[in-house]
Amino acid sequence: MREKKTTIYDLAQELGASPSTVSAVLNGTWKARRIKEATAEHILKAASESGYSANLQARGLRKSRSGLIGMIIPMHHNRYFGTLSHEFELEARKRGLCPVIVSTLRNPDEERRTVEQLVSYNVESIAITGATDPDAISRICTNAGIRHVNIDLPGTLAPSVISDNFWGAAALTDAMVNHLSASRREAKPPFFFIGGTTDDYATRSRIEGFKDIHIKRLSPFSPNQIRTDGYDPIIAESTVRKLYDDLGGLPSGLFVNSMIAFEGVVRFLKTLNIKEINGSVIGCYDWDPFAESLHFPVIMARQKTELLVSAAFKLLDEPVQQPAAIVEIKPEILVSPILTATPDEY
Amino acid sequence: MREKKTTIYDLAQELGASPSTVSAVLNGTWKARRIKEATAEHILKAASESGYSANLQARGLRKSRSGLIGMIIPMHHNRYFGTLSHEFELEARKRGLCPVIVSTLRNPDEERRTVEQLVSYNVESIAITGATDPDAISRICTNAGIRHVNIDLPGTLAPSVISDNFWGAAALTDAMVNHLSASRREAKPPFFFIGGTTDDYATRSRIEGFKDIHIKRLSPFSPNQIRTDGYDPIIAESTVRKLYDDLGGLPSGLFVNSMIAFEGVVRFLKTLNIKEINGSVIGCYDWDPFAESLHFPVIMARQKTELLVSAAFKLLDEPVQQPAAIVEIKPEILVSPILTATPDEY
DNA sequence: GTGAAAGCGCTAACAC
DNA sequence: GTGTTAGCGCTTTCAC
Repeated sequence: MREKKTTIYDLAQELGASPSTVSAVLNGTWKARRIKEATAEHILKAASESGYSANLQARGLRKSRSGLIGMIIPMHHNRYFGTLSHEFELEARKRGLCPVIVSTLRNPDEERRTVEQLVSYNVESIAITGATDPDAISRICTNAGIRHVNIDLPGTLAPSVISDNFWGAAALTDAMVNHLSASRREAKPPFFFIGGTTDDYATRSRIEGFKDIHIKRLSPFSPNQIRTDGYDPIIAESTVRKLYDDLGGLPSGLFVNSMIAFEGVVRFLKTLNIKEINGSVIGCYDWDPFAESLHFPVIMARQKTELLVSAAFKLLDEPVQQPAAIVEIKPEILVSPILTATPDEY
Repeated sequence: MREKKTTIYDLAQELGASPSTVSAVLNGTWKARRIKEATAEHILKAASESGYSANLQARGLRKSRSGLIGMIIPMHHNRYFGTLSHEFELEARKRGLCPVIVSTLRNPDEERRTVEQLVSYNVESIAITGATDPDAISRICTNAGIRHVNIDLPGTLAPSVISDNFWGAAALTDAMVNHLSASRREAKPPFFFIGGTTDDYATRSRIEGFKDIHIKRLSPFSPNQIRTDGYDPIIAESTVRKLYDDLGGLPSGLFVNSMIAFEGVVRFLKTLNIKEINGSVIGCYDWDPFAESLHFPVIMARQKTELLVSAAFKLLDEPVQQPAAIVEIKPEILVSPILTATPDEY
């Protein structure tokens, strides 16, 4: 281990050049300074031999930029946010920025502390996903003059890109109705909506989309068809069991709001006969590769994370921020393989 | 948006104090400087009113520390690495460090560039998981005098904490044998190992563990029982199909190496009758909550990520780095719920 | 108890 | 074509 890292001064001294020359060569602005090719090569060589690496804190301090870009997510150990992180990272690297992705576990205090920390590091901008209070974060960022954008959960103080939950829920419900056999479709049986919470903006929009198609294609709708008891799999399991007991069987259509709740639903469905499950159509507003591997068909709405993220970057690039701007991205509707074998149903 | 962020100089001027006093108050070293309580309160108040936030780049430059800690992972969109990131973040925050978790997609160039970038930001230390060439990364870090540790994949130039793959595979195989009915166990039928690649250190150790128990409890072992065609689900699917065709049925035991390969295996198993699947015992060296929801039982080995990460931090804290140090963490063996219903088998 | 001043490593304006 | 120099915002010794 070397005692101290080499600086441009060390290099300058060693080569009898000036620090500014070394600096220009090492940060690539040297053609602009019309530095001799030979000098440049000379310096570059010495730098790589000494294992020189620029001190980005010093550079950042001087230029009042950091080369960092921040992202706040609720958690890392979740496929959806993992995919968002992935896309975010790709976009960030494309712009030569180093992504700093921090999770805050849906804790408002943690969110505030984290944003303040990112601000202190002078990040160039911040993407906020699934925060408990996006506007509180916006206030901190705005106060520090930092551009930021909400992803997935809209705020009123910064541009937002969100999933088109109404459209997605409607499309999912529509696909579910299509999958009913012609005779059952005639019977217009009620579908049920399970999981999530109406505190949640996304859930409310999804209920609206579900309702819309339900009324158009099935029956006029009663509030008891909505069972929003939260996202916990255990709760979802008991909710669907209770529903089954109440109805004396599965409903013809089950719209499950989120993969987490779906895990619980699957635990219950496993206890049933496959014939019985196949009498119903199961939809899930979320996507997981494993859900495609179940022994019964599932229709899923998958968020197009690549589009969410690229739209977010586009909003950040906007010359002047439009706090009210909202971009909606439609999810895609996927049908697990076993279903595509019966295309006449669609 | 404010034009420029307030600095300790602004505050000092505004309050008629000196920058050093303001600095001491704001970074908490003021009791040591015996600054008057009143002065401190005064400054603190002004700071919060002006929305002051320390410039951590400047502080870092001055103290030659950054408050950042780096982690290199292959990817974010994967449950295992997501969980690792999560644990890493918790540990980092506990120490007051800001985690910078960057994925390099198993690309050696990207890995090198990323580490160099982290070095340039003066991160306090680095955790490396699943790198293609841990020792190359070690060389960069050592040259820059930065502490670092390998997680999951050992290197020879830095301390490593790895999963005890031999033990885990042996324990998993053992649990699989236990699950055979007594009569089949007597028959000592051959088990098969699917997925992964022998280029991979982890896979090689797992094969050894599998072999060890196989020989002890079943039959002397032939190399054709190992089918390491990589991690791709599509390939795994065709490998298991071919195996099924060759054997005229499923083997009595199927050891699947990784959740990714398991996805493909499940796609094939879905095409079989449940009776047929239940004639075999399925194991997977990896864990996913959804795999517990399948309609047939699976025995899984789950990495104890919390232990991997805490062991890694312990190694970083060591007064002097022991390049050869290797800490092995045993995974835990989990049995999907349906299996726990037949405890007499264990 | 508090202030003055040097300097962390870099960039950029201005010399020459 | 290259060197000199003044900071970026902070911490820290040393003075008083």
